Amino acid sequence: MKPELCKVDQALGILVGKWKPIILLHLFNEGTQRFSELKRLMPEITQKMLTKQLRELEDEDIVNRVVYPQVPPKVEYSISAYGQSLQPVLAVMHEWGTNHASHIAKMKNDYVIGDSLVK
Amino acid sequence: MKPELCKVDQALGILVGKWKPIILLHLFNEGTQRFSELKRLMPEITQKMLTKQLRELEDEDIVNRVVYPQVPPKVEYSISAYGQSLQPVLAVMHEWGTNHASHIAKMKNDYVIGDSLVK
DNA sequence: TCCTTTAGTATCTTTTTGTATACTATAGCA
DNA sequence: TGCTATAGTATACAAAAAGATACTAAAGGA
Repeated sequence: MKPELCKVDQALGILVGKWKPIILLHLFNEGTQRFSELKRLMPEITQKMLTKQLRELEDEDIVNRVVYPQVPPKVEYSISAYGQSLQPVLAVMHEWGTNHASHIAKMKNDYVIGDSLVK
Repeated sequence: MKPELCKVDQALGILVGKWKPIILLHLFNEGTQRFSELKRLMPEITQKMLTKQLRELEDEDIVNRVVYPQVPPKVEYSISAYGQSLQPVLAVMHEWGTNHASHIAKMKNDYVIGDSLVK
């Protein structure tokens, strides 16, 4: 396959950002959530960021956004039918990531024990 | 699985950056390459970026770096044995990315045809 | 009447990424 | 002697991503 045809970054574009994987994970785990519920699940995120990430995911047809015309407003987010296709991708990445974390830990450990003390 | 245990970003950390996927792809495709060969394969990248990305991949044990003690210098890069484990991850992402590109194209197209002219 | 709630916007500042450009050492060659 | 080639480093700068903070509308309740 030719490097110029690489579409890895298409997937990457959906997933990168400090918050997108965790937003997706919450929606996959807990199903439909309203804005304030997501915010409560992620106390560290600012509203601006949450709004922005959700809009981007909506633009890519990964999440659905449903607005109820009432006051105070109510807006619900969920993984779209198409968005479900991301699940195996996230699963593979999560699995590799989990393994990688222990690989790196092991490497560093071996190094320290083997050389006893190198910086 | 609990969101706080999500390790997707571990994988993401290896892959993000404007250049990493393409560097990896070149190394997967063409095997061992020296610095200047990689540079020639990616004329747009600056030396600083190429050096930086390669160092980061080396730190994560994804690529091997072999220095030949000669002048002018010769340094060869290749995917490490452990780095091979990334291949299925990249494959899944590439596959999803390819499909996603056409999904989005189709969506936009439908929209324009369906509504004839919006915005 | 004022306070609370919700799902945002609007600005501004900081941090992180990436780019541009110039510079280095040294062997071998003309 | 001066030029080329290689794999970088150093410095300055620009652009993108993220964070902090303040603000909004309008219904319902005290």
